[in-house]
Amino acid sequence: MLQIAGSHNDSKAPGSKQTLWSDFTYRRDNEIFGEAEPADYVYRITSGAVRTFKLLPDGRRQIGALHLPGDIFGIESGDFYRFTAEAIGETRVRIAKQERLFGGDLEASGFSSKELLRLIAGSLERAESHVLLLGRQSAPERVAAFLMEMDRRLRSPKILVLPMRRRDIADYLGLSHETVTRCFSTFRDRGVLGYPDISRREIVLHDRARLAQLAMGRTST
Amino acid sequence: MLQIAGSHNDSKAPGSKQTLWSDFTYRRDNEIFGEAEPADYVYRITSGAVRTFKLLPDGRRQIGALHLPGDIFGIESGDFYRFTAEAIGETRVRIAKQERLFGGDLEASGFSSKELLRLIAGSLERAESHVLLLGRQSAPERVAAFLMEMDRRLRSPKILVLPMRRRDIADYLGLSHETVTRCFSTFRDRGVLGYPDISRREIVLHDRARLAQLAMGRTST
DNA sequence: CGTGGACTTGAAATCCATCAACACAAGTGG
DNA sequence: CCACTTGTGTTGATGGATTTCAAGTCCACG
Repeated sequence: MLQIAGSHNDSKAPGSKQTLWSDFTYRRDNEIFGEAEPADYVYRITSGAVRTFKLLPDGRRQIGALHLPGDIFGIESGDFYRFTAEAIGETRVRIAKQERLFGGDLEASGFSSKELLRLIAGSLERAESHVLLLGRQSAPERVAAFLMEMDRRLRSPKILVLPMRRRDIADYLGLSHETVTRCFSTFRDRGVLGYPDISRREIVLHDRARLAQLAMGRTST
Repeated sequence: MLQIAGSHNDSKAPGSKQTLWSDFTYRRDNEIFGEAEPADYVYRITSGAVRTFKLLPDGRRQIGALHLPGDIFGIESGDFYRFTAEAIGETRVRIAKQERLFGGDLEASGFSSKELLRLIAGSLERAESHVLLLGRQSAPERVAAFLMEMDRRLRSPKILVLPMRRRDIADYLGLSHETVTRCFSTFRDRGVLGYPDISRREIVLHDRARLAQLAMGRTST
């Protein structure tokens, strides 16, 4: 299952100390890096989407984050990746070498100390929200919160095009894919969302205020 | 509900630039700091235990972390606390002023940049494990994992004295307190643990290997 | 003693996962 | 182009895990 993927466009201004970068393309469901591998690169998504996840011995999967174009992933303060990363669909990324960020020369990687701290602190905040979601919210609340998040991150487009499958959403929300489907159907039946096309990945949010209510309270009808 | 608590022992070597610190004592269930308050101090527990948590509007509570003697809590890279902190039982803490760590003079607080990064990265790692626990593990697995964690953090004593109530454990694990109780009872019936005393807070782990199995697999009998 | 809080246990109800079947689209190879 | 397969999504039926509701016990503490 070796990874031989896409173009490789090194760019380095001659004679100047500039960040090296390369572009890569990964095909659907291909691994970008594996848990416990040396964390040599940071990634920025040009197009497509990426899931980072952990597996339990028996195959249960928990997705820690879903990354969209513009997002950075693979940042580590330690020496190894703590998640596996896979391309969800055809995905282009730009990679830059990260020197050992933690304990090494912080400036060498092109990240300032404050920048690195900001990125890690952002991950922490998202993980803490995720804990609240998984620990104390019902299935419909989780799905509503997920849709709000995607809507926000994709800049509230008229048509929300989800790049991931139901299974990915389920493993991000700690649910079964059938439950995710059922919540979508319920929201559709209540007029909160609609499918403008045959594709079930394309969604129109008819009532964002109602969706926000659904994300917060058990008492919504 | 104002907080007027305990002794206040400022210490400053005269003429030298030394970290200011004070000791405080909080009584059972008293708030140490509230969510969204300015993050002016960091805390280190001398004795007792502390829970940090978030509340949903309808009162559901998710405990993000349980802090034991020696632990530091209240570290923030931003300007405000993101959790509420309460003393679980009678608790002594030592506090130090944290200058605005993020964007300010990193060194002013007595924390080096690397030290701060290490602390935040540690929080991130714990939050990510917590996500896996809440998203993909069953109730018995969560309780077993909790007991393993407490056993490790309290240095595997003969008698494990839990400082928190069942409800705190439940809100940390995303379960009801009755479910936590039932898991404890099941483990006791199977000989994995025992109560050496009348107090249900004091636990003896008879079979740590078995407990580790229970924490990892659905297939344990 | 009496009261209240923490813990336990049982019974019932609820939510969600699992199992199963089907629809539909997108390949794939003849 | 068609037959076949595969993957994805949907929906229904069922069962199980966990919550909720309801007692009841045992301390701790006034």
